[in-house]
Amino acid sequence: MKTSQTLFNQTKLKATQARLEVTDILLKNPRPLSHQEILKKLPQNFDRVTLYRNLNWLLKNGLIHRISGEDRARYFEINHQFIQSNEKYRSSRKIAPDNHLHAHFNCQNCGKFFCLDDIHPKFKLELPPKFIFDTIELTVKGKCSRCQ
Amino acid sequence: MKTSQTLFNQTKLKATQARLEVTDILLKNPRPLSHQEILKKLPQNFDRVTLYRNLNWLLKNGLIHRISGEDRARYFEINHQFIQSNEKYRSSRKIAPDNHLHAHFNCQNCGKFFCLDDIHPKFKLELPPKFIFDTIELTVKGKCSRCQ
DNA sequence: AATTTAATGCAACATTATTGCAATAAATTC
DNA sequence: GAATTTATTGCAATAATGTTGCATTAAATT
Ligand SMILES: [Mn+2]
Ligand SMILES: [Mn+2]
Ligand SMILES: [Zn+2]
Ligand SMILES: [Zn+2]
Repeated sequence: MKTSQTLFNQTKLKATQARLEVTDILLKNPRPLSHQEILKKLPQNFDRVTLYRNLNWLLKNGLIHRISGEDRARYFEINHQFIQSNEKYRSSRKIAPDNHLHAHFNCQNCGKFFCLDDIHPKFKLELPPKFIFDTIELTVKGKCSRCQ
Repeated sequence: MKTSQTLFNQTKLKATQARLEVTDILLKNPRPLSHQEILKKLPQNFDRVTLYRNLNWLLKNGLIHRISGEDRARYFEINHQFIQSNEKYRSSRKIAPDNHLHAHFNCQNCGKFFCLDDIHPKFKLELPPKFIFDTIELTVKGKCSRCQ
């Protein structure tokens, strides 16, 4: 398991204690986590606004993804392009965007997200004129195994 | 254009003034609308909590869909199965669920949703053991034509 | 007509997230 | 290395969206 320090070293992005702590948590977790879930895993005194700001910074710099849950909370997941970053990325300041085209499952009861890594839908993407594409989000909704 | 009264008459669901007004707005609009957008289109004195409650009632009874936007608001769209309801549905109390498998575009700037009626992705849906499927949401994100 | 059930209106509350600003910490310049 | 500039943090206040409690009104049932 790579540490977040190792990964930051492969980029020109500046690491701070808070960024490393937050990124480490996302690296260790196989599913997207909410702000609340992340905060619980951080040291007791970690400020919640600092966490919001760090998540926004990580998002802006492409190290993580953000998805919106049915429960109005946002869930954060490591950008797997970042984990696999190599020479190609070390030379640039920004992390390359993860096309992120695997699906997620969102439990309508507990709100948790789960990665459905094997689901990669295929379709022709034609947008209306002058619409600009950024990303795709495919979410399957229902109840997770613990919530029936 | 069918009126909401006509559509309610085709079911056993009880119509009230508020339900008819809200449903009429959603029928007239080709894209999902937020609570705020709907409220603006209703008479000045329409209570915002009553709107929340009516949207929840319409959702529970399957007349509308709800999708979560990047902006943390929820957007509501008529269930097209309801519009096309016929004998098959008149006999049941509940509206048949819309599989709702067309995609939506969500503008990252203004938050608006647009229907991408022609996008119907195909993929094999295999969930982890004991997970219960309900619906699918496919959202393309980016900027709409007005927001560049 | 009396009773029960459902819907409404308003205030209070809940949750998630952002903003303002002073205090610290880190980086840069001299 | 001291001084200056820039970036980050911590805490309080504020914003946006949505739900709950409860008394009132309306509608349906007996
Ligand atoms: Mn994932
Ligand atoms: Mn639609
Ligand atoms: Zn669950
Ligand atoms: Zn837009």
